[in-house]
Amino acid sequence: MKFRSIKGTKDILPADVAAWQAVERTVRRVMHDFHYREIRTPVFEQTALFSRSIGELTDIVSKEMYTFTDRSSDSITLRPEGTASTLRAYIQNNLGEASPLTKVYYIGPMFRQERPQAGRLRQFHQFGAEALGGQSPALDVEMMLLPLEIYRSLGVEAFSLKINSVGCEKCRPRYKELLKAELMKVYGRLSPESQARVQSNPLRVLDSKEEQDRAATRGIPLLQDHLCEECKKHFQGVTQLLDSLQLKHEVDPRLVRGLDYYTKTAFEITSTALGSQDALAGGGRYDLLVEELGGKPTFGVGFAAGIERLLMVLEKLEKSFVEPGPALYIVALDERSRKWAFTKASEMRKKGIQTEVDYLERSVKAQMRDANRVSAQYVLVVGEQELAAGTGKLKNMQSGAEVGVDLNDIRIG
RNA sequence: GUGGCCAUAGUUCAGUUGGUUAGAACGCCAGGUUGUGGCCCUGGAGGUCGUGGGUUCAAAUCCCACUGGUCACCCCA
Repeated sequence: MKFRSIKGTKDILPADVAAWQAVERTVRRVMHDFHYREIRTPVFEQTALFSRSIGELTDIVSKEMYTFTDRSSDSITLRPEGTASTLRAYIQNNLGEASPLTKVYYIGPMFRQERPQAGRLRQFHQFGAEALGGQSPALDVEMMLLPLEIYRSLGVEAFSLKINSVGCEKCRPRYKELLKAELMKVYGRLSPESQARVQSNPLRVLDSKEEQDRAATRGIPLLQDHLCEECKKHFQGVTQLLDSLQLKHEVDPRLVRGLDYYTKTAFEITSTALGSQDALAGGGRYDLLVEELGGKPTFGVGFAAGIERLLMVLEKLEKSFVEPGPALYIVALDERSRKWAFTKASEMRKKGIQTEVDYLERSVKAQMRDANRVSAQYVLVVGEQELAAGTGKLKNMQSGAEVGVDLNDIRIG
């Protein structure tokens, strides 16, 4: 009998953890600098929360959710993204009443039942942020700044930022009708997938990657030219801020994104260092979503970014993260010294000094080899002589130099 | 959901037209130094050749099925 991890899930092994922790540390630091506070929500929710917010017709809801029935026959879903849960928590706990603007971030696992491939797992990890209660374009821009600053801190510069406006409840429905009519004119030239979307989600047809669709929809009127005054002004506010920050960005009038709840700003950050799955982060504004989920009308913007994909970029850029070895490794020669080493190690650890000893009753040579393998900074060898004298020699493993130490007062560095 | 490729030691891989005890490197263990690591030298452990079936005197090698992995499509983080 042999157990394997579930398809599309991966173990994050000790050797990988340094990189993960570096990413997590950076996320927390940057979020903190921008004054976002962490929120931790359950990894599963009522299925309806996701289908309502993300949209019944999206790929995520229609074919990618991990949904099951629990023992009380409620339909439960493992969260496929972080925004829905965050907004549910915001509404449920009346966070909007406590302050007019709520800025939160999250970091954790998400689940989508798709066929795994490079950069796509069934359990993957995202960090993201949401700002609830504000309609300033500054918040939209902040959502782009957050991931970009995190990437910059980690030494990643190779990405591109695409932005668009998908309109609001005033201008989008009008444009949608226009678009449907236009798409019907070229219906026969569209791919089958796009044909199916003409009525249900016409905007997505424009965002199709099929060459056939690109060709068929060339010259079709774009939403950019049909935005209402408010949306146009908002979008200008966003681009002006991006310009004044000297942030390189590209306006992509066809960009839609896979979630239905966006209004006005939508954006995507892709990496030029990745292969087929090159989206590093995405986000946008969702001014109707809180109300849709049963809260008071509340403006909102957010983004989400994939950790595995960021790690892939870091690996491609050959950024390495190593955790330093123990500060002290105590090598013991005999039974009595081993006991002494164990209690001394425990004492050193209490002082906050990372200390390792041998547990396998190995020879001195083997213990030294082990100390070297784990990159111990200092080694203390103790035997009868040292215990009798109360002094020993502390060896610097890098230089090989040894200095005398009082066994009752071991100081490192 | 559809398609391509792959599956041999802990890891990365080699393995001839099917032929007898399946190899290398790295890693691991031990010795060379009866109390000192790395480099070097010597030795050792470690493999149901993914699983099941078939062809054959003979299968890691050929055929079929299954399982798993991987990459791509769609879409997305």
